[in-house]
This record gives sequence, structure tokens and C-alpha cells, in this order.
Amino acid sequence: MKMSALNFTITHRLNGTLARAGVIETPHGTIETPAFIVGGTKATVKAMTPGQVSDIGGQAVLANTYHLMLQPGADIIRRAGGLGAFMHWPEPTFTDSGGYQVFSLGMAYKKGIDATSHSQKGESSLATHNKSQLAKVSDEGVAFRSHLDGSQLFMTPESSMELQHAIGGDIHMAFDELTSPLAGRAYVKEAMDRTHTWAERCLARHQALNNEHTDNGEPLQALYGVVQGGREEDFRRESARFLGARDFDGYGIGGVFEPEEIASVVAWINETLPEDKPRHLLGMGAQPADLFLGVEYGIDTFDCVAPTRQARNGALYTYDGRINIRNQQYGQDFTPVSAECDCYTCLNFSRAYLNHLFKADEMLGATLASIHNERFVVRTVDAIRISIIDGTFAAYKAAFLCRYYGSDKAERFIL
RNA sequence: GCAGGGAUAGUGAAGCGGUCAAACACGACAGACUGUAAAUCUGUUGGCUUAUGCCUUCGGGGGUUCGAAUCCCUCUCCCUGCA
Repeated sequence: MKMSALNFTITHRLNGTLARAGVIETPHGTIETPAFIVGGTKATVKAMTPGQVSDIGGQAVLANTYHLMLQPGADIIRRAGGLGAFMHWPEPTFTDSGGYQVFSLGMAYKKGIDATSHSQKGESSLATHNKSQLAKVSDEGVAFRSHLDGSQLFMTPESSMELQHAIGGDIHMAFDELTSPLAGRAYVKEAMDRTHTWAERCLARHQALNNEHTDNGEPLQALYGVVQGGREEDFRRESARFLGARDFDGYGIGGVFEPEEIASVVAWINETLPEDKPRHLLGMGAQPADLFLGVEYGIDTFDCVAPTRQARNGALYTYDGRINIRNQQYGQDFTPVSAECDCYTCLNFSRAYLNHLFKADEMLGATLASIHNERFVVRTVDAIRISIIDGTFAAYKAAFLCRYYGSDKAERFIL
């Protein structure tokens, strides 16, 4: 008998687009899609309690294998009863494979070697770190140096799967290699081929581990293959075809960096992938355009750390665009961050109060700001889901983006 | 009263004859952040400005010098000992 780790049902489609609404069922509950998955890298959504994550409408959390294997160690999490039990999050969980860290620890992107750093002025500590390269890729796997203590590590597709199964999230990502936007076509191809080989190795190890779970009477865990291929249409379609032909429970789309790429890259992939499997856009969702375009071109779930990171740094989302709450002008502004927002922060606190918390460096500022930004993004995706169901997506998208960006700038995201 | 020490940009604090509009830190003012090496990072921060440009600054005043935040005299205020 075939048991599946995950069920995905598409309930609505939007004519003339790749958009759909549906439900993902996991052993820890369901996710109504499209959905924004909250970033919980180190088994915590920074500055928020699980109760607060639940209150803002978060349906699932995504944690990171690399970070958790270093600290506290996958075995600790396994012994705690798995990721959800460990962090007191009873709802669905995802883990990322550590593949992103291959990229961010191993190559410089936007920090060290790109065109913007010609000035040589104040070099950030991150840029300095990038020069020292904490990761090296080979066909067998990736040699890492821990960013915490410098110790030598080696991660392979198999070890990533073993770690992810020990951590015990509901949905895992295959171990992949994403390439810098600066990489040439030849390297993009090489990395994609390696990602494909790794994906097959991940699948094999994953299925063996799931067999063990079955023997032990434990719930099955799901695995998404991760599509790569840079900005090259033929590679992206090839990657979607290759992975789509294999028995993954769903697909992650990796290596997308700019909102402008979403429409094209995601469309190539989602036209090619099997329709009946969920698709997760890895790491994108910092701004409304990402969300609208992603959904329009067939994305079911997103994750992004920007809402919480930007919140911690004082950038708050409003329907009229982003504001920096530290700015002087908010010091005497006793209105909420967004009058139309229904989050705990907006219902109870003023911009002036948040401005004070940030200037005084009080931790509550980070919490209230994170609650607001996460609610803003989750609610936006929820509203998008409703607009698919009732067929008003196009009008909703146009109105939302025009107001957020201004009609001039919004144009590039519409049509 | 005597003997020492000190007063530097919003604050603290370097500098002790030229390379000083003056390090550094904090503060202030802006910006960035997309599978979190991020409660982080970047820029600006005397005035005028396009400026490798000019102007006004280092407690007040007066000197020495080609040249002073830096040396001398004096005044004001502060600190530390001894009376």
C-alpha cells in the first residue's frame, strides 16, 4: 500500500494564469494555499513566541538544517520529539536543506565581489568573511567551516536528509546548489546538473529513512526537489522536467533573486512541473510584488526572512509602502503603523511608541514590529487566496500594487 | 591662600608647532536588508557649496612664529592635594 507523506488538493484555479488555491495536508495539520511560510531558521521566529506566530495567521514555519545541526545539533531536536515539539509549534513545519548556506557561505553575492563594492570604503564584516570562503563545493558534497567556531564539516545530500529526518519537520528540501546571479552559463549548468544528481541521492536516502519511519510506526516525512538553472529558460525547463519526472512530494524553486525574475523564471518552471504537486518559492516574499507575481505564476507557498529581519531593523510595511519607524517624523505620530491593519501592534500601539522603542533600543520594538510585518505579509497572501477563489485576483493585484508602489512603479509588475 | 591638573565639535575623548575642520566612540540624520554568518550593515554629521575650493572653530583676551588646538602671558571656570 502506498502511504503518502503529504496530500495536496487544488480547489480553485484562475483562468488565464497559473494561479491556484488549494490545501496541503501534513501530519501536523493543513496549510491553505497560497500561503506565506514564516521564517524560523534556528527553530524560532526571531522575537516572536509561537503563540504570536499563530495569532498573526502563520500556518507553518520553516527552519534551517545547517543552523540546527550546528546548534543545538539535530540529535537534540530528535530527542525532544522533533522540531515542532522542541519549539512548541504544533502546526506544520518545513526545513531547508542547508543548500542556501553552500551559496551564502561559499560565494560572495551583493556583499563582497559585486560591482557595488568598487568603492573599497567601509567593508562590512560579512564581506570580509565572504573572502575567506567558508564552503567549497564538490560532486560528493560541500566542505563547510562552521561560522560559529570554524570547525570542519562535510555535508552531502545523504547527510542533509539524515539531519532533516532527525530534525523531523514535515516537509524537507533536497540539498541543492544555487548559483550567483553573476555566475556564467557554464557554471549555472554545472551546478544544476550537480543539483539533479544530488536530488536523486536525496530521494533515495529519504525513501530509505521513510521506510524506517514506517517500520517504527512514525509518520512519513515529505521531500521537495529543488529546481535550479539560473536565469536560463532552457535550464529552468530542463530542471523542472528532470525533477518533475521523479517522485517528489512537491518542488522548491531556488535561486530566484529579483522580483523582476519571478514572472519569467517561475512561469518557465511551473509550466513544466507536474500540476498536481505543491510548489514553494524559496526565499522570496519581501515585498508585495513577489507575492502577487509568485501566485500568478503558480506558486503555492513562499518563505522569506525579510519581514522579521526588516522589522528588527525598523522597516515596517504599510499599504502605502514601507516606512522606517526610526525616522524623526514618527516621533510625534500617534496613529498606528497602519490604520487598516488588524495586528496586535496596530490595534494597541502608535508609531510614536514604536519610534521610541527603537530609539531606546528596547527589545519589545523588535517583537511588535515583527508581529506587524508578518501579519502584513500573511494577510496579503491570505487576501490573494481569497481573490483567486472569488475571481477578483487581477483587480486586487492592480489596486494593491498601485497603492503600495505608486502607479508608475507598479506598472512593471502588472500585465 | 599655596601647589599641581584641566577646559577640544551634540556628548565623551584623542591630538600637544605644519600632513587639523580636528582620530575614535556614542548620539543625531538618512539608506539598505528576499531558502537569516543580520536586534545587522552602509553613508552623512561646523558653515557655504560642484569643488583636490573658500569661510568660521579647539574656554575668553593678548603675544611668539612663515605657520598655533598645540609654545608664552593673562582672565574666567572646574578638579586634586596642603593649609
